[in-house]
Amino acid sequence: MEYKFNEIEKKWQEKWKAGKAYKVSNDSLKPKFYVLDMFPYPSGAGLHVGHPLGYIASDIYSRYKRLKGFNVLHPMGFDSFGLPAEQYAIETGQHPAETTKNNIATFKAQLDKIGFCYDWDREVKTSDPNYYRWTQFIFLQIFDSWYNRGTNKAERIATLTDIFSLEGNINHVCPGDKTIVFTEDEWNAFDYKEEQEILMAYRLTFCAYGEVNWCEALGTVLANDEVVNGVSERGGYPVVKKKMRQWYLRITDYADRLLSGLDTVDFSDAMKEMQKNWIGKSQGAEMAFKIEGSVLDVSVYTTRPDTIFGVDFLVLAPEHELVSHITSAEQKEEIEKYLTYVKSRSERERLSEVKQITGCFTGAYAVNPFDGKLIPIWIAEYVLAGYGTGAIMAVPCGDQRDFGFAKHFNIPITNIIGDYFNGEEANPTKEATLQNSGFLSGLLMKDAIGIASNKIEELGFGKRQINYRMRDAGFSRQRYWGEPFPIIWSDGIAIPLDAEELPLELPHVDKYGPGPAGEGPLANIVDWVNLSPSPSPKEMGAQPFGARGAGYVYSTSSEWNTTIPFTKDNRKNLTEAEAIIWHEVRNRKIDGFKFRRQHPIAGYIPDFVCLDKKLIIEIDGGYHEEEEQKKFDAARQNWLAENGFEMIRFTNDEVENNINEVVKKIADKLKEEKVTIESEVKRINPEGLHSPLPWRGVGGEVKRETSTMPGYAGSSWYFLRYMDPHNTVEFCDRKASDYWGQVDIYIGGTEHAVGHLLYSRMWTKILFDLGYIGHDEPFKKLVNQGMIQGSSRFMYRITFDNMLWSQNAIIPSISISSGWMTLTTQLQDKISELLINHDLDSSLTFQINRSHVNVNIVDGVELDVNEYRKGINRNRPARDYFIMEDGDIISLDEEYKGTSKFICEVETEKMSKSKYNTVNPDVLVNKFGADTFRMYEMFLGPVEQSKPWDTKGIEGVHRFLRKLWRLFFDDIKGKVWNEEKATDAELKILHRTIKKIEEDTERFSFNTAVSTFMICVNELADVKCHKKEVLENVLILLTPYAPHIAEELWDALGNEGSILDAAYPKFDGKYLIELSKEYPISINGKVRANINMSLDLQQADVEKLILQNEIVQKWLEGKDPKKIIYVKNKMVNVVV
RNA sequence: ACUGGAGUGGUGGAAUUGGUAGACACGCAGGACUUAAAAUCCUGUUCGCUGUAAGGCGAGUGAGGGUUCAACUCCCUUCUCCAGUACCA
Repeated sequence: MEYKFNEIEKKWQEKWKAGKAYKVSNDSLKPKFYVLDMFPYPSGAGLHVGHPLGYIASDIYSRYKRLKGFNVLHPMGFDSFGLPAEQYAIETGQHPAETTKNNIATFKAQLDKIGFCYDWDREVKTSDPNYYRWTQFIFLQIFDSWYNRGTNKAERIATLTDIFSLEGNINHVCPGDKTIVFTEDEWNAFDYKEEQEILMAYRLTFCAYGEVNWCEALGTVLANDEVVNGVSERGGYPVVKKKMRQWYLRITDYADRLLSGLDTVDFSDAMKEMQKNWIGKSQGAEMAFKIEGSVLDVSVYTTRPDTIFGVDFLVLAPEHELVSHITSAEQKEEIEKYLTYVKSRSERERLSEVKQITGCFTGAYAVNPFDGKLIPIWIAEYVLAGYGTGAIMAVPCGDQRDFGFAKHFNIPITNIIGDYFNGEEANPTKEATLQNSGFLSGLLMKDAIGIASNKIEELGFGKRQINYRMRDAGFSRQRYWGEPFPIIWSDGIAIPLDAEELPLELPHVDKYGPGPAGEGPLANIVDWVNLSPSPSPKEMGAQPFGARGAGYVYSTSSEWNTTIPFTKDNRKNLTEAEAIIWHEVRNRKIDGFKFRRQHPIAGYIPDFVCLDKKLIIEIDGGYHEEEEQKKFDAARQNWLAENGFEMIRFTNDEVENNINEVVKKIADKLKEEKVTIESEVKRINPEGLHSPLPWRGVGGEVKRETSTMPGYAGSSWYFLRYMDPHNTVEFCDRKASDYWGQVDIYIGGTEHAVGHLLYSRMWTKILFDLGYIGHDEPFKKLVNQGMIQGSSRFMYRITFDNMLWSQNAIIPSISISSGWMTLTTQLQDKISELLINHDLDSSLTFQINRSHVNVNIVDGVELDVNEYRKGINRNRPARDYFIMEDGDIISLDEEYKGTSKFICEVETEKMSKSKYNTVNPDVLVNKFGADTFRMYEMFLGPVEQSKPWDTKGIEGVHRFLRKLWRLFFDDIKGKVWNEEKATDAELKILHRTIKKIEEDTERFSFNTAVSTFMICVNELADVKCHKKEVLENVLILLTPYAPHIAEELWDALGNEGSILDAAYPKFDGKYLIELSKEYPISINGKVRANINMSLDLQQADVEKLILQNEIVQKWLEGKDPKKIIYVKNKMVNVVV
């Protein structure tokens, strides 16, 4: 019986599928385990061998955990929004949804062939409206949140407005604009628009102006990847920086928690380090320098206030807003020129090309607040607007970049550190004693930092400041293929859609090109963007209600219209009765219960409400007497009752004349235990509200937001959706997220080390703060897989003819890269014949170029010439020849049957279609089987390590599986396995394997696990062990790695049930006990002999034994050893 | 430039905690079986010097230095390559 892997794998894949072997339940008595892969972007190129590396590792671990008795969640999905699909659409007109669908189908088919244990019922696709509906929903929740520094968590905007109406923003500095300061009275006097603008500066997702790469010629914003050397990748048009309105995620508010959270997770130190540096927390001081002859001052941030007396100049970022105000008339032209230059430079260029020092003097001077010294103000590209205050104080003796700048522009350098500064380069030490430093002179720098900071604060020049290198995350893209924002704009105010209106689906467009003024493609769909101008509430036929006629409410939210922001007006204009009640219930006066005034609840706006108790207080005015109004009130009351709210009413008369009775009634009501469906409502929203985002608007022109969300939006929470993928009322049921909790193992590439990981950690923290989930770190443990690089193959060709050269048939005359070569002498005669039509100079030097060859037609380094011939276009005029390694010349016109070789050059590069170095896993699976492929990918090396792909070694793994097969079945004899009793020697092999495989699997050392399997099978074959007792345990160990062959042989051994659920073998140490060991004996650290000694020997016995040994005697040369070091179970070292 | 990672035979890699450097494979060389091929099996394979041989001696983990009885492993200096650097995902 032969090992027919194709049949076996097909058979079991079908059986497992039919039997739903990988179905995962949210309801199990087993302990849970969540293994997650970073889901792929389904590119058009399909899967290459680099993709499955991490997937195989996670699949092995999942299957292993399942055998160990866990309920394992191991899902897969697709990050299917993104730029490539859109670019493809621009080129071909094919709808991204269409190409994405096809690509996903290809990916899934490829993944299935490798035999992964995904529960496909849980598949998620970020571009699926049923998925992005919830991405939009979460966006809305973040939009409705602000970061409370007091409680250190995200809270609803409603809590912020409550605070503002009570105390203004005195205790809550505006994160978006520190200059915004107002009292409660001022707040209450703001109109709706002013109020919304302030709230925007507090929201966790907010709109602001930011710089983008703008390409005028293409009329569009470009990704950094699409910009190469300051011009667009497509077309080569100039690209400049341009300010545009953008959405941002206020991730800086979470900087501290993102830092401290790292202590609670199991990421590699490298990963934590990278995140820490990305966040870049630094402590320093911000201080103001007055500008000479001006009322303006410039604020700088420094981590080294101790060097204040060494400041020789200030440098502003070229984008700094002061630049235009302070530039002197003489310098204006110069500065303008410099600004134009900087505009064309990318941030990376600005930072990395430090050797090239650029800058420009503004003509203005600042005053050092301590000694009154005049300091020239420069601008330079190495200072970035986004960090700190966008201005630095330059201390050339302590900072190398400042030093270079000073030298380059001949700015005199003040030395404040004496001998520590040699005049040749800056010295950033903190150990020097300060000189020339006023009140700081004589102090050690590290001590002076605090003292200087104190002084700065004391004298009012500035204050201590913590800064982060991390910036708020840009959250909008001027693109089509992403989640549309559930936002409409009305008179400059962003109004969120209602949760029930989600998903806001992507409309179809005819063209994927940019919209007007650099907006995204969605801006081209006029009908979609423009919503009907908002009529007045009365025109809309809204039903008025409330004590005064001023209020209108618009029924629900399925149409694109808005209502007047009347809650605000009502809050400002209290009736007398309302004022009396508010006086009694505000500030938690009644038994500590919090009441809100005019707090909208899903379109209804009660006079007062206590959300904790769901108690509404209404004051009836004369308006309610009307018939129409009565009907409306009834409807309102029904809705509220259904949602667990209770309402008590008082008349104006009661309130004004008998307030004590009224208060008592309210207090009594609050004491009652209510039977409500509260728990369920709470789950949707911890505040007990159905929707905290009521419909509001201010009339005027109403338009949709036309940008879309970035790629990371959908991927910031997908791990939660897998837990409850079909839920239509919530993004994830709280029971499900409580059950699965954190991802136990997250596997993916380091390329996501900062971006994706920080964003998803932030989203998790927000959702935790808002009460949607019970954990605030998404990933318990992170494993980073290395990147599989492509191993490219090259050949050389003469530019004027299709003459292809084997690697060593050429000798580079100058150098290959410069594109010239010279013929070897033995080739000259032959070649000159072929080149007879070309004018050659006597040196026989040719221009050549190097081109990629498809790795799939190269065996190692040897090109399959006949395969290559098939791909050549036969109709072109050039003649085709191969110059082989040994100098033979072969025409490509006919099939080659000779033995000369054509050798390609090898170089490791990124794996990519354009480099012809991709290898399709399908080909390998077809040729060797999925089990071989899986084990080979693991055998290549440690998962964490990057390594070039080389297909050659796969046969060794395949041989191993066949060898394993032969332990059970012989090609000729058939069945060879038996049920005999295993010997101790055989059990020793088995248990040693169990121990090693378990350890290796636990620590993700899959490459050594594969070699352990090889050793095991080699040894079993050596002792001719064909015993079921031993073999079936080996099969279970092998199941995670090679599930198909394991299941087939398990079945052949006559076992009941699937091996997927077999019990993992228990390791028993008693088979491995050894009594003695071959000790290596080294003399002065070099191994010279081996002596077999009992393991329980003591130092003295060992010394005696050793000294008797003749080799040791020989090396001692009669002398006594200085020292004998005996490490039990390891080695012995004799020091002579 | 900054941040992080890596560098060990002809190749991928092993050496888990400072304790026999090169496990396990690929490749290569030689051999067995075969009419032949495939498949399979056996032997050898870090490099240099030396020896008919068994063996012996020396060097050796990017380079240079250090700590230690002992260093691929720890420390310092340095070189090269890979990844990320905020609109690729």
